[in-house]
Amino acid sequence: MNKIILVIAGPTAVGKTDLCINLAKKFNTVIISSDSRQFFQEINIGTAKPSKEELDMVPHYFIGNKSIHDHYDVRSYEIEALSCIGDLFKRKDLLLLTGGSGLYTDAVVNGLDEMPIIAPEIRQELNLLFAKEGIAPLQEMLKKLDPDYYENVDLQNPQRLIRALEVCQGTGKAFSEFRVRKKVKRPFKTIKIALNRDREELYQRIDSRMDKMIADGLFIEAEEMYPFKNRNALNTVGYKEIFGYLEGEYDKDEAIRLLKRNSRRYAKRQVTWLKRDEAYHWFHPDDINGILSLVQDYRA
RNA sequence: ACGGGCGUAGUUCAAUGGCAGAAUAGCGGUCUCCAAAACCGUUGAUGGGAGUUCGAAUCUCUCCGCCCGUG
Repeated sequence: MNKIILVIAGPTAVGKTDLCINLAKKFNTVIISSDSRQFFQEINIGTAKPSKEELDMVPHYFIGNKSIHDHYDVRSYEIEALSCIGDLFKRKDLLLLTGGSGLYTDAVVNGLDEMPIIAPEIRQELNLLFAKEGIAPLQEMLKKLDPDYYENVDLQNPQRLIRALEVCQGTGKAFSEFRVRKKVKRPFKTIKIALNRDREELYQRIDSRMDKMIADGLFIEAEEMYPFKNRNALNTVGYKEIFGYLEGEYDKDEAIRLLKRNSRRYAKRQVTWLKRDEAYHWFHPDDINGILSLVQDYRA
């Protein structure tokens, strides 16, 4: 029998959690998270993790399985997720994969090109160089080390330049040589569902969910996390805005405004990410019957 | 109702009678190991009408709307 991963993607606050719990019950299966912030056990309120009740209703994987002090990246996640999925397919035919992080979802479903592990010191040095001298030296280095990628990359984006450069420096080869976008084989079929709502309705949900997070103690949680604000896990909508407030850059009302605005912008980027993959079937989160019949058709 | 003040982008505010700008919000996009990250691009306004003037956001009249004071 064919093994199936049912991907449920969509912007933040669209209603993925509720829908997935209902779907998991219908299919008598489990939920694998591909959310790059819900991994971390220390941050709960601002990441909109499923509640304890929800977690008790259906088994979840990759929720709170890491610490903000761990080093973690897409590749590590891809490996762990595939191994977990392999185990689960021994007793299930269909699994749910859901989360807001498009790159993480794609890593599981489509795979990443294999790249060597790079010593973290190289990135540290490049970051330092960027901080001291700006982006120009990075651009020049890349032009020399990987002219191919230099032509294609967004030259204004330090993160992309640094990633390419660390691979070049760490391996002595051009980043492009590894970045071949090879099609990977997965031992499962994938059905891709993207959820969306009217923009106005989505934004209202984002705003009111943010109000609820604040009522639930988001500011307190963020204050507890403040000592670790430099951890990558805390470079996150919901926390960094509060750090600015704690440092006296602006008042609480402004922090709340920024929390909501940045969540809206995040949602926008998520939708943009999903739109470019034509394999997605778009549904309203309330249309569970539409999704069920799509899956049924697919299996038949 | 009378007197005064004010009407410029979704919002806050600019603009000697001489190319209507900014901030912010909004919108669109990029994406293969920091991705809730990082980055790129962009729409939009003088309340309505008439007049003066080569030329009006700016001056005049009128209508509409809002604010303040008096009743």
